[in-house]
Amino acid sequence: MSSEDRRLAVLRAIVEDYVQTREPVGSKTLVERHSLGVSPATIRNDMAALEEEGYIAQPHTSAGRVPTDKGYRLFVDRLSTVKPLSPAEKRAIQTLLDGALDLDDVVDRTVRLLAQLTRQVAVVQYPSLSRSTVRHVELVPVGGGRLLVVLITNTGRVEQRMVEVGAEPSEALLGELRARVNAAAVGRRLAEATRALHGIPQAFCPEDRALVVRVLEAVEDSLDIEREERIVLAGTANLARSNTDFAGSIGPVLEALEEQVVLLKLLTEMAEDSSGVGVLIGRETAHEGLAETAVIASGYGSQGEVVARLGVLGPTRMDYPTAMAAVRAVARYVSRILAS
Amino acid sequence: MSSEDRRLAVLRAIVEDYVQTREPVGSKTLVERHSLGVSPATIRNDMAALEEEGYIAQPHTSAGRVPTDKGYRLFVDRLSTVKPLSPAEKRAIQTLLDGALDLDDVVDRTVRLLAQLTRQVAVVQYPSLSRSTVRHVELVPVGGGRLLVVLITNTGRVEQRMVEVGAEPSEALLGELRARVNAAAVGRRLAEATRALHGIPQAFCPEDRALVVRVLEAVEDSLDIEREERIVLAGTANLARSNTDFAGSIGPVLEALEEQVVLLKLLTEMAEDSSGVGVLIGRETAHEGLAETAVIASGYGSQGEVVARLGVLGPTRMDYPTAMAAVRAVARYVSRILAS
DNA sequence: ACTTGGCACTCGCGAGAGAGGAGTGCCAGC
DNA sequence: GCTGGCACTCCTCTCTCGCGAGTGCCAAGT
Repeated sequence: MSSEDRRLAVLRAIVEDYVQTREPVGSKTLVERHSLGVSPATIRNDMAALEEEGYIAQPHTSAGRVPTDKGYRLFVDRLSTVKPLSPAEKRAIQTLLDGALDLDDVVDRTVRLLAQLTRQVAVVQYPSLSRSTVRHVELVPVGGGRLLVVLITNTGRVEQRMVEVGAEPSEALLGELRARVNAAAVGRRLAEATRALHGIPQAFCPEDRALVVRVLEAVEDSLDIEREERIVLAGTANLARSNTDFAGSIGPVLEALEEQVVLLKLLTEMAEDSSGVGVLIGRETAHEGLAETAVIASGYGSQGEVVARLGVLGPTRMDYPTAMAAVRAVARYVSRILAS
Repeated sequence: MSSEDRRLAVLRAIVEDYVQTREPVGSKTLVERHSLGVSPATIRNDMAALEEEGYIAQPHTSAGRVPTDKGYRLFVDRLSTVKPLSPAEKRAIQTLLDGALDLDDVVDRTVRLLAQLTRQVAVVQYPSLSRSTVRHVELVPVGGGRLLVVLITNTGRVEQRMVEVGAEPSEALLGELRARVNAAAVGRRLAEATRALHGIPQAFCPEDRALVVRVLEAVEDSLDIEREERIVLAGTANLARSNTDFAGSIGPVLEALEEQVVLLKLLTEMAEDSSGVGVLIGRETAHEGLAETAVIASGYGSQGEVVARLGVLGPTRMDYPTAMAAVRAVARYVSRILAS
């Protein structure tokens, strides 16, 4: 083993020990717990080098070393070995998710499952509207001069909008409008569908046009991608358990979690490695409240296309191999269910 | 002022001081901050009596007194004076809620508003299906032998179910089924509607009956009250702020919040006083994780009928008058919006 | 050139002691 | 029934001090 290799082995050992014990790890305990075949003094030299390079740090002089964000990053990228799920966990995933009824149910069960498997905060993004295509648009008069516009996507999401149309439209008018909207939109991606709707008002006689325009506005509104990105959380109580993992309190983390925009941005912009799992560590999240947290996420979707992401969030000091394995497995399973 | 009256005044002063300072309050500071017109020694006698009756307690000998659950209860029931909202707060409620687009939006804005006003955890229950009536049922074929069943209630809630029907039903069949279902269900409460649907299959010829039954099952499924009770939370980060308010950690509280069943039960079973606001204090919640929290809730709904509840949850040491005022005001405002 | 044992040094942490002070209960007097 | 006085309790804060884990450096060994 070259000295370079050993240095990495030391880093790996430090990360693993620190994650397990939650205490800064020193050279002596390191050689005791891992059979590195060298003396503590040698390890100290390696540690000094690792610290020089910014992979580890000491909380204070004469304390053990703690991995830095950069250290975790190297660990995740090059040092961690995949920890396969236990058969029991695989079974849990299968039995839990197979019983799901509809999309809401799938998402709900998934997020709980992830929280339970990883003992961290779980995050599941609803299938993004931007990647979805229109399956059907329905117009339902509900009386009182109101019309309900229902949009159904191929991913099973259903959006609805109430629209005031003043007068009761005739069934014939409604039927034609329904037919035209569906002809224009079905099978298209949402952004394209919006464009495809533009020509429709001209096909109607002028006195109906105002109503048609109002309805189309509602349809376009539900096609608007940005507004309705949704994410679901579970396992926030796990944050309190790892209370000591955060320098301050968990308050800022909870705040960040409530701002779904922040989470969405993280999930959306995350780069994934070859196995489809992405990791953001500490300050990589570029969010103050999440400076001490890490996010692990993976895309999911039918037919190999990523329609949304799911993952977990926890202290930077988390068990990356296990969490990454769980996220990947769950993402694959959810994808399979959505495909059916 | 009779001695009995003064004792209550002392209790009120203790609660108010303790809520404000977060520290056990002693006889001396009490006479200094409130003009009770008697000496500390007299107050001490009253305190001893109050402690005897279980309204206050000392954390340890030679410390000040702290209200017990029973003390808070008496305070809420008989001693608290309503604190009207500030004009700024009233304006905030109005401007925020008036901009809401649909039911989801109303609920979302409401829960955020409540969390912000009270600086506690806010809880809003979606209009309960059990009190709602059916406004419309729509059947939408979406291809692939699937049918989407959409149920719209008078409270604006929309439930949807996908149902596999195998063959594509003809438009005529669908039209008749739609008409019959709506004729039977519209205007009825959900439980009644379920019963009203029972006779429908007999009206169809035998070869269609299987399909009709499947669709009706889906309709009844979305009419099933228990399954889809939903609540929404906001402001959980406020729990971390009042970290010191909880003996242990906030973990158990977060856990309880995630178990929506628990919250639903609390909201549903809560008794309300004459002004429509209900309070559960500490162990009254009958839930271990919430032993140190209080819940303040109020019903809301259109036309004076309670269709759901909303409220806040925080440490038992909370500002009850202000929180109760906020909950009541928001509940009224939401009711007004739903009525329109 | 790398490794190793030795050694002096640093510094956080926990235990223990002691002063301070807030608050109490009780009692005698008004 | 209220009040001032007084002795007592006991929490809290602070300070000190010793321990020990851990380090960095160095000189010697391989």
